[in-house]
Amino acid sequence: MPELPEVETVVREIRPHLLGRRLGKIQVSDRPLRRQWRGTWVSQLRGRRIDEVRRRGKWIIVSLDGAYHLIIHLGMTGQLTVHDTQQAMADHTHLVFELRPGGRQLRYRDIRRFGSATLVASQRELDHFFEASSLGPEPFQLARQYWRERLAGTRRCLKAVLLDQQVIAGVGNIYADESLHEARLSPYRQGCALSSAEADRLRRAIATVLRRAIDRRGSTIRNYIGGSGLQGSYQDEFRAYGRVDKPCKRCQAPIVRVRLAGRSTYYCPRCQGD
DNA sequence: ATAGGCGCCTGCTGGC
DNA sequence: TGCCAGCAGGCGCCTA
Repeated sequence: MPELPEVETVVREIRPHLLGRRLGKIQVSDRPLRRQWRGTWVSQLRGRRIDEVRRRGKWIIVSLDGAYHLIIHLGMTGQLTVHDTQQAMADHTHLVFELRPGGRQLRYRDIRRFGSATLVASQRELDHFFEASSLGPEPFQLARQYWRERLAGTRRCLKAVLLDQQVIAGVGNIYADESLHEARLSPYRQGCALSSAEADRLRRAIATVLRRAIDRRGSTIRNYIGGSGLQGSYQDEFRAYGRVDKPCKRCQAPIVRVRLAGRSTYYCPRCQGD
């Protein structure tokens, strides 16, 4: 579900409620998340102070006492929100962290349980976590030369490249399609077939689309909500994603839907070429 | 190297 | 009304 703009929104909205707070009681449901939550770590976390909340790709990192790092991924249906303690507990809530002082709770809810929560106990382990997955660079720090080289070095189609977290971190199915539409490039084009100018255009398009989406607090199709419980509104601005048979907002030709890189892919066959 | 398929889960929609 | 197929913001693993 959540891609970079949604995760960024969650981080921005929960951060002010978390910084400086200490973790009190922690509740863990008996349904495991994707990366098994280890119950023994719960006791290690209690009483620790949150000193940083940040995002890396689609991952949320909550740092405590300058040593412990809680690494959370929202999968498809994950929701990380701050609630007053007395607020009713929604179904599918799997982690609850009491925040002290203040009488609030950080809650992790995930209907499909594709998300994960992992605890590491040092900066070294945190670095290792991301190195092990070879997570690619942040879209807003994408070096022009690196991007040109990664595209030139692959015969895969652009859709697959954009979804590859090792090439660029944070882009998912929605923003891949929206970026390609913005760049006027077909999702079928091979990376190595792009000119330098086209590679640069795509690089700028990705940043443009992600920035617009963050400004709208992300996109809500069905489950996504930000850290304060509000939905995003960028779905109202989609130019390609989900718009089968609707006129392209640039050239009026009907948007088509195809299956590419294993995912539903929406694009305009006229102005994005083929 | 790369494409495609499945599995992990739950819930919703549309067709019959 | 019920049932069943197909779909969903992700990702890891397997095969050819």
